[in-house]
Amino acid sequence: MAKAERIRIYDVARVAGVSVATASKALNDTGRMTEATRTRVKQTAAALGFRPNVMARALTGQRSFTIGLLTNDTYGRFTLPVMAGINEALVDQGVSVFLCVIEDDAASGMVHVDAMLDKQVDGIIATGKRIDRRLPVDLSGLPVPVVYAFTEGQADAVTLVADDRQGAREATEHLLALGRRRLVHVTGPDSFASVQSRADAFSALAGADAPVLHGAWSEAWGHEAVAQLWAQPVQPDAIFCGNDQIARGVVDALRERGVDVPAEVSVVGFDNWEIVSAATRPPLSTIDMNLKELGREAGRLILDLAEGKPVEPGIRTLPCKLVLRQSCGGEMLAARKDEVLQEV
Amino acid sequence: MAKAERIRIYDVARVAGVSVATASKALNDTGRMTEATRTRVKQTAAALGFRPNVMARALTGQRSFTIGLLTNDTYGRFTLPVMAGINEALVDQGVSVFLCVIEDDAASGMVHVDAMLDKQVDGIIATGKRIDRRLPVDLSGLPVPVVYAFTEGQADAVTLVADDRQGAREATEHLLALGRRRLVHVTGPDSFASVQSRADAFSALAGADAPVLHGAWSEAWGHEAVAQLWAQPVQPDAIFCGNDQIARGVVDALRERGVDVPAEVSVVGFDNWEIVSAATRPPLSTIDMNLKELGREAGRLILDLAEGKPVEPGIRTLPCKLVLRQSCGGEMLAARKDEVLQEV
DNA sequence: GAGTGCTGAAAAACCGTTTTACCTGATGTG
DNA sequence: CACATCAGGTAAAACGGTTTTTCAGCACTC
Repeated sequence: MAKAERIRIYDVARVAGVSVATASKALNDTGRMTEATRTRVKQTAAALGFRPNVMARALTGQRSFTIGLLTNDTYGRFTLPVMAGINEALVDQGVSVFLCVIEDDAASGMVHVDAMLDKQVDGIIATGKRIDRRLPVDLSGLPVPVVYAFTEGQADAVTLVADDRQGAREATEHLLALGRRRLVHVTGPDSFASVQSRADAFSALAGADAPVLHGAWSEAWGHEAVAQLWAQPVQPDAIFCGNDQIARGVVDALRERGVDVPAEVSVVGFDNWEIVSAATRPPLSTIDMNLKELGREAGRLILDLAEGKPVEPGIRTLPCKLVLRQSCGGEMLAARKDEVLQEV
Repeated sequence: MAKAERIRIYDVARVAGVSVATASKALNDTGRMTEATRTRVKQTAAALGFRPNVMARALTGQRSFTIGLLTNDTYGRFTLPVMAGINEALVDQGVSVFLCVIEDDAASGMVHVDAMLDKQVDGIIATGKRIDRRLPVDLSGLPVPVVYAFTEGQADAVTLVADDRQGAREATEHLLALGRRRLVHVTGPDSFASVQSRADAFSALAGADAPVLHGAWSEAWGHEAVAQLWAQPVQPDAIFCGNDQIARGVVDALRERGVDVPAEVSVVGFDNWEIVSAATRPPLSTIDMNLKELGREAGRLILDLAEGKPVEPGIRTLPCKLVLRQSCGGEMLAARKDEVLQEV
């Protein structure tokens, strides 16, 4: 299985009967030569199973065909799907990804960034646990391009995030389309910009008087929120939650109170973390942030930047999509959503 | 912040007043020279902030200071802690890690392995979702060393796994020490070797007639198992579960039946997946597999192999540890565990 | 005093590509 | 026909290190 000797471009050139320079140009589609020569070289290269030595190629000042992915998301909840997307976008281009999981202190961050720069990465993609929790390391003024995915960077940086507004709108519209009218939004700390965006979008549709409750990103807060809501004289008939963990807490709390989900109350989560959303009883309808697609896009962007193509800075959003399971009821209505919305 | 020009070894040599050859040898602690010269060169290098170009260094046929981590664990449940450990062990050595998340088909696996070999990795660490689910790609006969972490490789390979027997023993002993006598083990499919190891260890302590129930690795199976057990005339007073998801299902099912955990029944999980174990009510006592330490060890091993140091092949196990929360009750007893065991 | 052995350091070769500058015919051109 | 132009291709110089070889100087021997 293991090749005894690696074939160099020198071998290809010799077999094809040309010089190394010609071989190099033929394989990289540069320079001038007969089309016949070019294809002949390419064919011999393929026949010999030639794979260029990436180190040597990188040495000539070109690119290293390597990018770095920096994250502080230790459990990989967000990073791994993003990573999968990046890889998907880059593997055909022969680009590999260094993953660095950093702790929440600037020193360790710098060590890893330096290590990446030593390795001559063509670019760095920064991602994190959740938007707004900035990475504890300054990536401005680096000699390589940077793309922020799911984490905010400097104002003039290239940033990719899920469209929180649109996601919240999808959820709220769906609940309204189901005929629900007493909506509540139970979400995370309002220090997060994404929380504010979602709350805005929710209020715009559900009405300014529809309650928005802030707490921790945990199941416990879901329980707590239900306790608060059911202490009121009038209870909601639909709850849109800031993430799936809160949603699971809410659903569990409702079941314990004997409130039927989805018959009496519809619940929609956010994140589509399958390990949570699929295990909830009933399984959660939730907003999927398309992290893999976000990763793909980040990969494409960093590649463009590395190649020197112009990319205009700024925040670009990717649409979320509503994944229907059973916690909001009326899956059948999904198709009718648009027309129903007309009435609303 | 960004250095305008990168300093090369040439600059160090010029400033230190020696030749590049001498500079190289001084920095790598090779060759012969006055100790004075050596330290002088090292000091100038440090003063100038010299970082050797890894590509150039790798080109001379040495090492690339890069290793590959191959996994098919899309959600990163196991991979990311392992990864963090690997990184921790290697970052001081200037070694970086390529992460490749592969799909469950051999073709995509080969593409990524080839990509790693192209990048001249010094070694590959293979890890997966759960032991026994082999990676869908053949890593034997590769031109670089391979270490399997948490996944089985060939018989003559270097493999690192958590000590399932010892972990199961810890759990079972603790339940016995609490005074429980009607133990049950609810676990995953018996096609997994780790499931068998744990079941063996459990049976050896709890008695051959203590039931072992196999099912899926899901919360749903936990519910189902409780339903089966509580249909019997005599119910268990302690349940040891194969993973935290099953354990959570069990705890939820017991609460719904009005069975008090931990007063009436003690429950212990496996994995210490905090997102599950900490959110369960009451929080799960569970077996932690020390994945980070496992990663550190894997990093050390692959480094030794890459440097040509002899490493004897075979499976080496790392101990698990019991993490006490509230689902088994009697945390106070933990200290007395050993003496109580004397009686058993 | 020529040969020998040893030391510290410089010079040169090499790693496998890409890139630049140059060369050689063939072709158009006034 | 002398000359510029150009297509097709080659030799050589990078790239930034490491490794091998060479070399000058010095002390020691016989």
